[in-house]
Amino acid sequence: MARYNAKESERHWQAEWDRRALFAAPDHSDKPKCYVLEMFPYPSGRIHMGHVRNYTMGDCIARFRRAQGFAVLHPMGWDAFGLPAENAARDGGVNPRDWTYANIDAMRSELKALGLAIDWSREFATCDPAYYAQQQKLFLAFYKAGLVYRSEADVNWDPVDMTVLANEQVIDGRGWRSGAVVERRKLSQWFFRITAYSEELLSALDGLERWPEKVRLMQKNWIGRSEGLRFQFTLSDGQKLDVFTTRPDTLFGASFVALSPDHPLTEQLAKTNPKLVDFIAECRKTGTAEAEIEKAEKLGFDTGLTADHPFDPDWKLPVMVANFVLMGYGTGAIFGCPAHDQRDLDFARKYGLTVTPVVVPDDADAKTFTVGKEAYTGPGKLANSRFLDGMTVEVAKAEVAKRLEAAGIGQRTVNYRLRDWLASRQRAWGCPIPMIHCAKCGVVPVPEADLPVKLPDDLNFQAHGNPLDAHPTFTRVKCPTCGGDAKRETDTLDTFVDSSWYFARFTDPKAQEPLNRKAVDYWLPVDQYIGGIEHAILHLLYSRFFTRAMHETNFVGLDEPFAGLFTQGMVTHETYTGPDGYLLPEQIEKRGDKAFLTGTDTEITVGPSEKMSKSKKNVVPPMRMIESYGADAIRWFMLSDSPPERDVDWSESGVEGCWRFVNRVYRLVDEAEGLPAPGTAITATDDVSKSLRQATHRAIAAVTDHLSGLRFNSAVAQLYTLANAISDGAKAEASARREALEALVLLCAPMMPHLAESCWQALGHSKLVAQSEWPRFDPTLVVSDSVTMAVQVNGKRRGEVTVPKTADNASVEKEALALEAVVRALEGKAPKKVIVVPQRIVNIVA
RNA sequence: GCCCGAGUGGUGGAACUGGUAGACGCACUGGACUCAAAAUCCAGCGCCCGCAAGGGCAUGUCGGUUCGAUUCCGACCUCGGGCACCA
Repeated sequence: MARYNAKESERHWQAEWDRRALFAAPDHSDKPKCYVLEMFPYPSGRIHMGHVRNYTMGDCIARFRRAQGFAVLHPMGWDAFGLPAENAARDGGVNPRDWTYANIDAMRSELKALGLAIDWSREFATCDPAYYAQQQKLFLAFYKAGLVYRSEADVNWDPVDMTVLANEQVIDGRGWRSGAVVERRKLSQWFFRITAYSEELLSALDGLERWPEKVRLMQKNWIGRSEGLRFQFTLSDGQKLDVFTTRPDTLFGASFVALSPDHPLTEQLAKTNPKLVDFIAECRKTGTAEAEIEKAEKLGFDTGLTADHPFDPDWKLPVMVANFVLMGYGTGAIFGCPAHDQRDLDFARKYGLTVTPVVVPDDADAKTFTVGKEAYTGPGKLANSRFLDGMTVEVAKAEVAKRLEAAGIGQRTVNYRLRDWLASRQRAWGCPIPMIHCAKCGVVPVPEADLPVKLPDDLNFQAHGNPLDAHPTFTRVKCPTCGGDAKRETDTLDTFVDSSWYFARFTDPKAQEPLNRKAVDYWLPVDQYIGGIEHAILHLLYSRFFTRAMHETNFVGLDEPFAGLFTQGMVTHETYTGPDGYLLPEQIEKRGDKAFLTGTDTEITVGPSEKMSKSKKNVVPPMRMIESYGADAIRWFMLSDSPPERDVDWSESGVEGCWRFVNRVYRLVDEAEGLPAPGTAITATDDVSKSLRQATHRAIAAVTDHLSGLRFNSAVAQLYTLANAISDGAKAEASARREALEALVLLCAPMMPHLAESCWQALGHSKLVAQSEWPRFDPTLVVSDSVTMAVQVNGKRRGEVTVPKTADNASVEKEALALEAVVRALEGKAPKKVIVVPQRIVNIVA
């Protein structure tokens, strides 16, 4: 019995594909194009199962579309800037560039072992000067177009390390290395004007039909369009204060006015109030993360000022400074209506402010309705609100807006939650921002002739702060305008910038300009983009913005970069805990239901499956699995069972099952006897042959449909069914068996390409599967002429009838009523009603 | 705190636009082959009652709409993702 030699076969076919350059994408082609892209990886040094899942899915689609006759672009690159390299440089004394490229080399060879149909000639890393040079040109083009500006923004500041921290480097309010309490500090930084596109980014979501609904919804909420009212309070010191509200209807429920700690008025008041200075400092101890600010205890400070109610100058509201009012949203000042906003309520309860319900649900009594610990945010009628009483929320909103507009102190406005993109980072391992600061001329762009601004190789990562600042020569530069001494910008760009246009660069990665318009016009948009759901908002929104900005600056001719998006689930594994904490799966062995430390009697606790992570040690190195079972079995596992958008649980027994199937397919082909030559006409006269042909064509139809819809797991199930049919059809005519085997091999090929090549060769073909067309099905063989319908009595299944597809309802009803089980269930009574849904079901109502 | 998902046998899951719940795989059990094992092949496999025929219960929980609900609606529970400097 022949056993499939995965290792040898995989090496052989990978070399064959390479030799023929089969996966090199053409620059232009008469064929329809299909751009398949998986989110490019961060070069951490080793691939993990999440990568395997992601790239297997993309590869499956790329191979499938190729077979269907598309010109396919399926490239790979590296998201190579970022914190880990900088950390490695600081901890291990290595050069971040050397560290990164060594990781890339290691990961590339691991990816290649998966047998991916990738055009490696287009590979690049975002840390290649050739890439970031073009990015600097884009940045300057955006700057000229007014899409880049400089402004102040808060950062997490570590006062001991004298450095800016990422949110993930702030743990419980302290710096991860120094342990110092982190402060919020203002720095002058670079922004992209993404808010210029708020409305467009929102409305265009409707057109993204091949995006998951949930991602569109997440982006919609992120952009956060709200219609509201901006109006003025007059303060007791005579100043005017602008506030924004989405609930003008609740104006008579107001019990305070609150300012952000960062509001200009707060700063002005602090000049004469040392206690307010302390309060602002207290607020600044919370990090910059929104979750942190929202979860922090509500804090307030009474300024002593009051504000006149806009409809009643005698009604004075206290003016507070509150830590939950964000300067970046609306006007940085609000009026608080505790009864109908949870944050305002928490705040009011803490500071003993009045809580007056002004919206009463329709099923409650206005006289007795009160608000306790939970604000009422639902619909209802206005109460305690003078001229608004009895109105609905919507009518009251309009009424208040109308009156305040008429009084000249209010204006209806549209507000967005979306903030401009803070894109500068105080880090050394990133794309330098091509700007120069001159004492005389201000901020001056680096002239195009002087690009790229390259990162120096000799950075000292032991110093405090940004190593670029400490570099002896990097910052020294002459002002391009006046020629005097000036200082080079040391901020680098957010790595999200690198990943906001890489998909476009792949269309011509060696172009001397950021983008080759001809190549971009041919290949974009990406037809199928695949990646993790964790990128649902930021990366995808930034890329959508960038594409619009590149359109405005004439680098591309479209607005939406990704026509189809798919977000895959995570890879999980059970966790093992021994006496000394977490253990690696390879350290344990299972005996019966229990798990033990390998080679010992120490029992191990088996925990639930969780996302594979280094900290929980529940990781399985893909390369070890590929060594044991071959890439095809691993690829097959990744696509079977779990639907791709859901998490998949890695299990050894599951992979073993896949490995058995690999061998089963090989054996079916290897042991098939008496097959006619390839291309022989198919005959099928007996029933066994006919039903095998039917199974074959149904499988072709189903697998084609499932792969088109990215339902890999369903495609896999159909292939198991076809393999079973081939086993059952061992006595079928040889030509029908050849047809079935060829279909099986071709349909398996996108998922198990190496096995498919070996089988295809064994079936006597000289062309490769990778050069073969996708099989077609005969529609007449897919349908059958009779149908089995379930028969229910009062919704409970009592039997079934098999009738010709063309049977009319009356004859189906007659046959159903004649069933013994139906007669018994009816107990002699006449049916009240009989529902016959043709070709589906019969329901008899007794 | 806010936003977004997901819950179906021992297990991963399938079920087209509301129409036979559990396809297909894994695990398990029994059998064949073998000196033995591996591999392979055959059979069984939601739960409860029953010798059986058959009946009842079942898609996180509780309600609702419907001739009929895993699918639609409402409330709740549990788990997961995102929250702007991780990528």
